[in-house]
Amino acid sequence: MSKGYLQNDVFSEVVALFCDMMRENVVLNCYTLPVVLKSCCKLLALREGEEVHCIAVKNGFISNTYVGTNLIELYSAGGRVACAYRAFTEMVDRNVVSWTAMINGYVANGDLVSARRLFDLAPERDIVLWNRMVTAYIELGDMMEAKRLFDMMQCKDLMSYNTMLNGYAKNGDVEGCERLFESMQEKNIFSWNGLIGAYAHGGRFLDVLDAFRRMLKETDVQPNDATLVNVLAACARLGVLDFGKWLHKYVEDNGYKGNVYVCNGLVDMYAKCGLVECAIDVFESMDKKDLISWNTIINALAVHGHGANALSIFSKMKNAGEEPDGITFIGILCACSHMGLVEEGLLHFHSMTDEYLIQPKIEHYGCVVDLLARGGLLEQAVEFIHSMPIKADSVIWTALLAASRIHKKVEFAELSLQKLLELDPSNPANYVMLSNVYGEAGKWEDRARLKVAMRDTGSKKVPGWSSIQTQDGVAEFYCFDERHSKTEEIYHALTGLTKLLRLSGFRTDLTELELET
DNA sequence: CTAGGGTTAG
Repeated sequence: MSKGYLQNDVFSEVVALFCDMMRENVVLNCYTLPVVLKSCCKLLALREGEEVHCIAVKNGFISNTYVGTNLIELYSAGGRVACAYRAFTEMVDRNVVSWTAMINGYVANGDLVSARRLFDLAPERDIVLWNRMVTAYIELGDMMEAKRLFDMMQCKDLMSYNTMLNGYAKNGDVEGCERLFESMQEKNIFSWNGLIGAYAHGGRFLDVLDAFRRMLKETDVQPNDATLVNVLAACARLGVLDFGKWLHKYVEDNGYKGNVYVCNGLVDMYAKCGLVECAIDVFESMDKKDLISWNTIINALAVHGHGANALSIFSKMKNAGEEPDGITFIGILCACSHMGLVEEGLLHFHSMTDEYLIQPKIEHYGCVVDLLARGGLLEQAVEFIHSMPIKADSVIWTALLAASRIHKKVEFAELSLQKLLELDPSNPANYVMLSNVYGEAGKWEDRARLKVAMRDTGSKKVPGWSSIQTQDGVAEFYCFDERHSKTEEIYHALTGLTKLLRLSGFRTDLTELELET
């Protein structure tokens, strides 16, 4: 019965069952307590764990190796390393698993020195212990020491290699990862995921897709959910809709329809590629949804101008019993600010802090500034910035600047720019924005002078870019981009569309579309 | 029938 609960992650039931056993005076054997201790450990139920510890002493199970090892894990998980160590020293029979548990305890509590001391003292070091120690250095970012230990290992297995691959990936060494990957004789799905993860981590999304294609074409290794999630995210970032659609079919043909990770990836891929309707379809087809699913669809709707829909999904989320987190409110505030619902946005911001007790982060304050400023309440936005408990960063001033431009309030634009230049005087992006503001305000001479100054100092803004699938492949583009061979036609089409919008009553600004010569 | 190691989403 306990094992059934344990396997299904319902640890509280194991504890409840054990209470029943005690009440009914069932005689314990050596298999009983390890399961209960493990459940207490998973629940971080330290007090209950201590009671089980007492029961172990009273009933003569304290010398049992499994009991001792579980006690080490329990106390380590609860941050009580000293208690864990005491349990370790009091053990009669310590085997390599007990040593690993104690070393893990030190690692988990940030004491790598003690962990390493025990590692060097351990009477037996098997492959699991070696790998664990290597992982500890990787998690600390010490790839030199990780590599040193890895090279010392006599008994490396595939998992050791994969651990190192992921270490390189996590620490941003794509080349190191590639080199090790190519040197490996045997590769499984974790190896491929390590390589793909390194590319994803490094923003090399085309390489993600290439590696995935290579895996399918040249090996018998089958992708799993982790692979698909990374590949879908790469499609989302690149805007590669056709491959994304192919993946959707692959997912359906290979039994990943019920996989929350994969479906969340699909929803985001469709949203980022512009097909909100498909994103909604996938979302609604999911019978299991988690926090990420709700957040993904809310954000998708918000950024696609379906703010009202985003808000109604938010109520559905709460009705479904899902607790919103900080990311949820980013989507909600974004939806409100894009619909001009200043009052409602502020209400949500206050419910986030007062009702859900979520500590606002700088991005939430940024959303509120955006909400107020976009709504034309520039003065209030500045007041809000001054009332914030955190110092405003460049994102916040940029939001105020953008709104100042929309509402043609040059004095607020100048304030924002002044702050931006103070925060980051060497960032050429700030001068580009200053130049744009002057341009719009008709101060063409100032603008021209600034452009010359920027050219002379050689500062060049690194543009944020987007990309989209075209018939010829993936086209990458940024704001004011003039690199495409059909630039003239593209801007002509955009100008035409903008004029059409204007005819139907939209207030638009054509100056952004004027080609600079 | 019980303890230890690798990847994934907003």
